[in-house]
Amino acid sequence: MEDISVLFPQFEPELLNEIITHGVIKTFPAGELMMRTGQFIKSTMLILDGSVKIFRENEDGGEFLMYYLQPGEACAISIICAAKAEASKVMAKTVEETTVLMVPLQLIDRWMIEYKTWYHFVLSTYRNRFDELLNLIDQVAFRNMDERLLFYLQRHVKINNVHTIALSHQQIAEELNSSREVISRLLKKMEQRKMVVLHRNAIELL
Amino acid sequence: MEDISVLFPQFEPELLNEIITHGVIKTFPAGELMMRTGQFIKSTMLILDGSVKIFRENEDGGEFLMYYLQPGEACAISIICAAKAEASKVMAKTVEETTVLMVPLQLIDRWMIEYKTWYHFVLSTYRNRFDELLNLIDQVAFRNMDERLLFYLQRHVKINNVHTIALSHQQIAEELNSSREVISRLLKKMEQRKMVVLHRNAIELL
DNA sequence: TTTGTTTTGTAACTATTGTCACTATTTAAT
DNA sequence: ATTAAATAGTGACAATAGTTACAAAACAAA
Repeated sequence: MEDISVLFPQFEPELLNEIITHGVIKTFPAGELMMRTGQFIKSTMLILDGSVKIFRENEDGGEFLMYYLQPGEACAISIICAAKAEASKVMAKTVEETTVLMVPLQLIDRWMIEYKTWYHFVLSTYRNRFDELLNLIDQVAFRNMDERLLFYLQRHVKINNVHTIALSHQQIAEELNSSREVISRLLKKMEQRKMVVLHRNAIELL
Repeated sequence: MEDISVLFPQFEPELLNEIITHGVIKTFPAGELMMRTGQFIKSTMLILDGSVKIFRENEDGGEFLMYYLQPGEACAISIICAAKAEASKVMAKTVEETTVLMVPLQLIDRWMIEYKTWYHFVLSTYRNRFDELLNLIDQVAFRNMDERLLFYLQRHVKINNVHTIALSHQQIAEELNSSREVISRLLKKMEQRKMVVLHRNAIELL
């Protein structure tokens, strides 16, 4: 439990106590669907360990990436939907084994009033996700696939703190809402320009 | 002033009093830039009359449409940025002559705690704008230009409550981040399919 | 009316992305 | 070891969108 105060150092002790008392810790295996489109949300989640992918599904089941949630972050969508008891418009899936703290929705509201640090945390969660969506809109509206791919790879190495991306071309294509052949083609071009080295299920970013 | 209670019927009388006491009413002429990228925001705006276009500017000055703000709505971006004293990432411009109520940022925070109706109003503002961004992402990520154009025209007639769209092809192209020729081409096809009737500076949606 | 400006139409071409078809590799399973 | 499945490479072609270039029409102002 002491890791909660490390992950959320900004929370005052009383709030941490409430979180420990009322929050339910749950661990999901890798690749588990945590939230699906149309599902009603009864609680929000604070990520304690692992990471969660937030995406929209297209007609063919492709998982168009929106953003990742990391430890110390909360799901803005679930806060928004929970507050209104509304259906989710996106899907959430664990990338690796992920531990979350589930907070029932009625507490979200009460804490907003009682704890200034919670209030600021929720607002900054909104702001950060809003920013991510703005960046995503920039990408899909203004950038070509080669730029989007490079951006995607760079973000992946940054977030996962690796220099080799362990994904197939197919997976990348789905997250960018493109097709496998296109991604293979662009990656080959990047390899010729010495930007990456390609292996099976692995891309080294130089 | 009595129109404020009509536009915001959900606010309790004490809040309406505060708004009338501390809010500053300001009227902008049509086409005025109210907020630019990188600008720091010191207050938020409630729209009383008219309408405001929220957009991102591309390299060539094209105004890529994000959404419109209508009377009774507030600018989520300005609330978010104001709360953090951060720079705006989008631009706002009046579509027609527009009257807004400016609320200094320190009141936004205080009212969140003191007035439940304000708290719910701000949260629902976040939620609605989040939804708009999700829809926009769907459009640019999954839809071709012909579908986006149709959607754009339909939204325009709905929001403005007209059946004729008084815009040039050039303006539409900029808002969809496309080019004039492409829009002309697609509109001609729509005309051949009896979906629209084209005039100079006017498109009738059937 | 004449002139100039704005708006629209359109053909031809290019660039980008998506699709199809097939092959080659690599890895996993029996 | 042989077979099957997953992954990757690639050429040919189609579809969509962006660009260039120019003409025609509509409108405004002198």
